[in-house]
Amino acid sequence: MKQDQKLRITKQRQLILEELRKVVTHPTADELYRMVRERMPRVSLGTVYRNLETLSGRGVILKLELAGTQRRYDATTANHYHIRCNKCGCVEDLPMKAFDNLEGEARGATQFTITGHRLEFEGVCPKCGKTEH
Amino acid sequence: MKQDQKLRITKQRQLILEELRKVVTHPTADELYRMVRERMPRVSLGTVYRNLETLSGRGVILKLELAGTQRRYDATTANHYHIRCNKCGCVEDLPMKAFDNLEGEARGATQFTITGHRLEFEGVCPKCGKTEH
DNA sequence: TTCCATGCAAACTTTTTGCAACGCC
DNA sequence: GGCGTTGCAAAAAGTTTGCATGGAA
Repeated sequence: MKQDQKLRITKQRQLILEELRKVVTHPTADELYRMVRERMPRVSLGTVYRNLETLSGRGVILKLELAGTQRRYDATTANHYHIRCNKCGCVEDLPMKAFDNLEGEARGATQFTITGHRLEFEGVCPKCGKTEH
Repeated sequence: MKQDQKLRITKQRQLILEELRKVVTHPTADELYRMVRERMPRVSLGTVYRNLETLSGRGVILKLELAGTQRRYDATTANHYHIRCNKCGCVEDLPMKAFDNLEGEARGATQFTITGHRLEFEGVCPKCGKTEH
């Protein structure tokens, strides 16, 4: 793979990483593209996608595969859980420690070799809860 | 919405449901389309999508929002967990009971109103494990 | 100077939708 | 017969990719 290729520090790559680290909202590629474009108007969406792919491949950032179609990205790579608002679709970190025991319990129920788990909560965020009729 | 409209039992709808219930593999819309097409060659992919949407909206089937891009469907609507092979992408049910305590623990860590959780395991299926070099 | 990265646009994949014809109730 | 449903095709939405040029190291 290109896993062992050396990464070049381009202006685009720096900005993408910088903008992602600025926010806690786990933006989509398109949201990030718009953020970066404010500082570098000629950046292309393809570049954003390519960098997000490269950076998550190296473990610099996290590619979130959550419910809902669009992929989101996270500058925090430590294992943690997320909660998604099913009104507005926003995603937040959940400041709680991971359950390591879940996989052990699953191991007895399958022939798969288990390598990880993904836990995602859903609910209504405070903002949407207020607006509720 | 159309939640309270009455459903008609069309030949297409019957076949889609029948084929989905035949398998335990949680097929994608396209896979299901191919299955149904063997018995009704002129069925359209749009019809499959529309029916899967309608049926999952009524709770007759389950729309799975798992990691990886493509959506999958499940004839079993009871709350249960899944495991996905990250080699071949196949998805299986996990015969274990749901953890009801997870949401309680998350409640203390967020301002969201929590309405549910989605837990998904990942690993390598027996078939892919064997083929491993 | 090398070769990874970029911009641009086209291609792709998955899902949705508009519309006239169809057929279940 | 009314109106939900279908087939067909086009459109959307999200992501990937080919290619010539550009720019880190």
